[in-house]
Amino acid sequence: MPTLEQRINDCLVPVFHVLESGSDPVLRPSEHADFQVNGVMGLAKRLGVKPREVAERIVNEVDFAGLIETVEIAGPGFLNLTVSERAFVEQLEMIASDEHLGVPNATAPEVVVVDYSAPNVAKEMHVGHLRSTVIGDSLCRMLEFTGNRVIRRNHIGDWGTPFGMLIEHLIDQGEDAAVANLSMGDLDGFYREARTKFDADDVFRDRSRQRVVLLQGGDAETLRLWGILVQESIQYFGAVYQELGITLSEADVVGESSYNDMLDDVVADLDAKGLLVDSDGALCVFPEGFVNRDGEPLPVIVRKSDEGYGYAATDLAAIRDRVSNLSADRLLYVVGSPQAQHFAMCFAVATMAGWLNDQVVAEHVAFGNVLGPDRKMFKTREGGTVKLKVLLDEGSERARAALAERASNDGDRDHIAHQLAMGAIKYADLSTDRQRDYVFDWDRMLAFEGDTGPYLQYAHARICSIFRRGDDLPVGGPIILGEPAERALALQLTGFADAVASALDVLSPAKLCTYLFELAQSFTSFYESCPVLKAPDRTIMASRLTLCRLTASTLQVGLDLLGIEAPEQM
RNA sequence: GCACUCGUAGCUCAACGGACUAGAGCAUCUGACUUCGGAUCAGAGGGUUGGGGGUUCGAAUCCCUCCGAGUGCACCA
Repeated sequence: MPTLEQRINDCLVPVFHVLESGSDPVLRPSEHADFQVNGVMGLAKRLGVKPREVAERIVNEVDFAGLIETVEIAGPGFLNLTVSERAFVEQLEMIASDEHLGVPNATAPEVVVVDYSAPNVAKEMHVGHLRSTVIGDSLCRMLEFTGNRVIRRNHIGDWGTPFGMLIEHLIDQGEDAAVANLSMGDLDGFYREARTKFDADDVFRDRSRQRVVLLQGGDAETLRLWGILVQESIQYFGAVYQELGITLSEADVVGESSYNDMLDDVVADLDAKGLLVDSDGALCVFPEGFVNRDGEPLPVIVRKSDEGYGYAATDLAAIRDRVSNLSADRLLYVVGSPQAQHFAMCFAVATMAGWLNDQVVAEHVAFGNVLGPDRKMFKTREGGTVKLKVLLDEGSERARAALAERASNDGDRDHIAHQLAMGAIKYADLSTDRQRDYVFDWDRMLAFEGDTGPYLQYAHARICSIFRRGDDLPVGGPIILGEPAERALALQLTGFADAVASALDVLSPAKLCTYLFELAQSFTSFYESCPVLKAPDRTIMASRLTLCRLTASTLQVGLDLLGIEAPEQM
């Protein structure tokens, strides 16, 4: 189903193309009207004609098929368009009858592999994993909602030298005791103890090193012990995902170790393509355009001089696997911006190898840091990392306290507090542009005022309460947009599909956040000035109820795309 | 040193090369119906968009340069 904006654009395009083939009307939402056309000036310049003349010609020739009420030429050559009531009503009826609320499926659906979250085995999930997890999950939801096939990949850190000491520590503790420890979620404690012994105890250090050799050599007993660590950690991650409402499941966990068997093939493939260079014993690829401090070419080290493999090899194997075995059209990596160069280089190598090309693309969906109140990396008062679990629990606790202040003795308060807290945390994260750092501030995100998750949830809950309060409510009937606030709400409601599209276009849920906030604002304005249950007559009441219902659905679906729940009461 | 990201109101953030007043939210101030849930709404003040050049009919946006912050730059991930 085309959006209103698309339909209007479709009316303009033929006229623009008569004047210059391929030209774009540059139709945009406007402060001066419902939409404005910005493309006239550029076109006029290229044609060497006065903008106003071009504007007049377009106005005379365009057929808006009843979508547009008035067209005005303004300023140097803008066209200000006012949408007709009939067009709004038609569009709203289409949206209301569509379970996707008018959001069209992608014209060319893709297989998209989204790599996100990626915590480390035997390490606590901390605030540093929050953004990847929350942003990645929202992107998955939006991609699926628009008809793409999404394959989630949780690339957990389950391999490498630290596992020598972790396994030895597991042996020292005894399996049962260790499992009991780990299942309580005290992953950091376990890791710290192992580390302390490793640093202090020579014998333990030697054992750890030998254990790494056994692990890499595929020793069955060592692998069994390793598997315990991995399994316990995955269980724990799952619990955190559940609390936070993340759609990752155990089936999506494909850790670093999963690629071990493919690493030799990666080397062989790159070698066959003549890309490998021996540099001080390491097998490297030197993609163009990357230099080190001294201006010398910078390598991607595929195999280390000790014949071991590093993370670059794993990431290359993952690209190759996702392209050839998963038939991906698109690879997304929701990973912090410090990894930008690493991914740029891996993608460059993968392109040299022919794994990536015009049809199969990889993108690093980079994001900034979560900062503390001091504008530095968010840490605990003691300077340690902030455990995600602790953070989530604190949020629920704070939300519960805030709810208690507002009385209402709901038995469901704990549940609602949890929904509010998760919504607040996620919205605060998602509503800031990915690339920027953002300051984690409980008071702001849970203030329940302004541009926050709870404000959107509140708007939704208020609408639900209208339907709870009224009895014998009229259903159906024509939509009437008599009041300016009704019209403004209608305009906003018709923009949902465009908002989803633009969020996906730049892979930034923040765009959808902005849209939903504006929708909530349009709704509350409408709600103040247009009585629903006390409407002048049943016809207007029915029309307003339809607007309410559609707003509630849009908020609910929109929030769901952000991974945020929309409770009916709060 | 080189590369990437960022710099917009007191604070947190928008703005897809477009318009007469660069928008919101928080905070501040002023109002509003003894409320279809006030966790609200209406309004006010608050800005040489880090500085300086340039391209353009038009620049927060593009280019150059300088300043500031963060990050990365060979066998850790």
